[in-house]
Order: sequence, then structure tokens, then C-alpha cells
Amino acid sequence: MRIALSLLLSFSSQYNVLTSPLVEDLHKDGKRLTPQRLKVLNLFENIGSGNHLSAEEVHEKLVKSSSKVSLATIYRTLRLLVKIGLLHELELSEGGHRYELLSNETPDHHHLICIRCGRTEEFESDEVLRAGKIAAKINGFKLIESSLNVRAICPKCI
Amino acid sequence: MRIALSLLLSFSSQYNVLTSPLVEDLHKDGKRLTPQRLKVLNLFENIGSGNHLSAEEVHEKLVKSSSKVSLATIYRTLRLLVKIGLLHELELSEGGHRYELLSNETPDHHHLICIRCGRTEEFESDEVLRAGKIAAKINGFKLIESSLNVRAICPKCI
DNA sequence: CAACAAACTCAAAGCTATTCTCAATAATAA
DNA sequence: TTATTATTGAGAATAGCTTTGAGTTTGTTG
Ligand SMILES: [Mn+2]
Ligand SMILES: [Mn+2]
Ligand SMILES: [Zn+2]
Ligand SMILES: [Zn+2]
Repeated sequence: MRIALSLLLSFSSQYNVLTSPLVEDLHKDGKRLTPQRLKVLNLFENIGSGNHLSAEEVHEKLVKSSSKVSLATIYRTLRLLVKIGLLHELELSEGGHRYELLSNETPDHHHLICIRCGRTEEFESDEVLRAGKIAAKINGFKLIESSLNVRAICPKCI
Repeated sequence: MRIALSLLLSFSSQYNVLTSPLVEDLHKDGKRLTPQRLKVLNLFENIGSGNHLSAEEVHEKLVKSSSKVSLATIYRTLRLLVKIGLLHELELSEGGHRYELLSNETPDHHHLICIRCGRTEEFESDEVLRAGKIAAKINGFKLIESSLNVRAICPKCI
């Protein structure tokens, strides 16, 4: 395990994963840092923000990189990473959830989705956020999240 | 059939359904005006805009008003009415599609949804529409529809 | 009104994202 | 190192929405 871990770590980021906030979050809940969890998280970190993967896609990508993790575990891990706050769960279209890395560099943003090929572009808009806030306030709702999905057709698909 | 039709018509609107655009649309496609189709459409007209029904809910409501239409027919009819342009298909949350009457009085609008009880409020926002347009333009996409879904918790559910 | 395709009903089947089961494994604390 | 117990893998099972099929009914046209 020591060896496997350091291989995984090599892809990963700034600090030593073993003492990272991630591990602390996990341990204080009686949860464990497993190679599978690291693989999923590393995939999102390496692929970069702007990607919105389904559980199935995460699975495929890990298989291709000969880092197979079972689909059941991927579902379990995605749920966990969302709860911890490292991933964000999206409903960009039909056919299940998609996940993206939640980072400081990519704050609240919205999505422009090609309904033909699925290509997805991100954009930010304070106006949209404000509109959501106002609507919630007017109706006495406690806002959780507002997301604008723009369905469109990309240049290649026109 | 003549009698059944006029009963249904009594709920309905301005002009004679038999010569309405609806019927023309149907007939020019070899499609037929059936009591079932009228019942579904009338339900949406009577219930008023601002309602967002699932197929199952349409079914329930028709059963309660002793106007039973089979669920299979409801699914086929909803699809038809969307294609004709009388209904709008929404994905407000998980768990299947919802439908709302598409009318001139309720133009493009957005939804504030209570994640606990499902209560849904509508609101309009030019800023949101503009943001969607701009995002599409910048990326060279042809815009189809932009919808802002605000997930929140309503006063009763807090 | 008769002819005929469209549409209806009821029931069964399909779909597919997600969860469950449980024996085997392995991360952690002591 | 050992004991404890969280986690995994593989696939079967689930769940919910939606579609399809067979046989019957009915709207529409001439
Ligand atoms: Mn994104
Ligand atoms: Mn609406
Ligand atoms: Zn495209
Ligand atoms: Zn509520």
C-alpha cells in the first residue's frame, strides 16, 4: 500500500495527501483513505476543471488508464466526494448526474450545453446569481443553489 | 362522440375546437382529435399556468375527475402536445419530465423549486435571458432555450 | 354509412442509473 | 503486529419512468 499510494500521490497536488484536509475529513468520520478514492479524485484533478463526468465515464477513464475501480465503488466514492465538498453534482441533461471538481478558481458558474453532441462550455454571470437570490428572497425561500442551463447547438453540430 | 365532444368543449376556450388551429395541425398530419387528447389539454387549460405536472399526475387528476385516460395514452399525448407546441417539457428536478401549458401570457420564465416538498414558483428575468443569449453568442452556439432552476427551501419546509 | 387507418386500453416489457449483497480484502488504531 | 471494521468487487436486484404489443374501438373521409 505504501508504494501504491506514493504512485498515486505523484499525480497529486501541493501537499502530502496523508496529512491533507481530505484525510482529516475522512478519518474524523471513521472513514479511510483508499487507493480507489484517490484514483477518482486524481482523475478529476488531472483532467482539469471544465469537465463534467458521469459515473460511467469516470469508470471508463479509469479502466483505460489501467486503474480500474469497480462501478459500485465509483458511485460510492462520488457520493462521498460530494458530501466532503470536493465534487459538485450537476444535472446538465437527462441520463443521470455528472460531477465536476469544485475549486476556488471556478466559482459558481453556469453551463452552455450542445444538445446534439453534449459539448459543454462554462460561463459566469453575476446577473444570474442575483436573479436567483432575488427570486428566493421575494418568495421567502432559503436559497441553496441556482444554475442556469443553456441548451443550444454548437458550431460543429449546426 | 358529438355529445362527449361538446361537453369537453364547454370547458374550453374562445373558439370552436373543431375548427381550431389544433385540429388543423392534427389533421394535416393525418392525426385525429380524440376525447383523450382534449381531456389532457383541457386539464392543463383549466388548472391554469404555473402548474407543472408529471405524466403520473395528469393521470391521477383525470382519474379523480372521472375522465380516466390510460397512462400509456397520456404519455403519447404529452409527447404530441409538446411537438405541436402547446405544452412545454421541463426537467425541474429528478424523477422524470414535467409539463406546463405554453401560453402567450407566460413567456419564458424560470423556476424556484423547494427541494423538500416540490413547491414551485415561477419568475421572470430579462437579465437571465440576456446572460444565456450572450453565452451562446460568445461561443458560437445557436441558442434553443435557457432555464434557470433555483433550488431552495420554502418557508413551510424550513 | 362504410372502410380503414389511427388511436385507445390493459398489461407486459424495457430501460438504465443507481443501489444492494456479501465474501474477501485491507486501512487504521492500539 | 494484530484486531477491528470500513471498504471493495462483481454482479444481481431495484426502482421509476417510459414504451410497446395485441386486440379492440373510433375518428375521419368520401
Ligand atoms: Mn462546470
Ligand atoms: Mn413554469
Ligand atoms: Zn455539438
Ligand atoms: Zn417546501
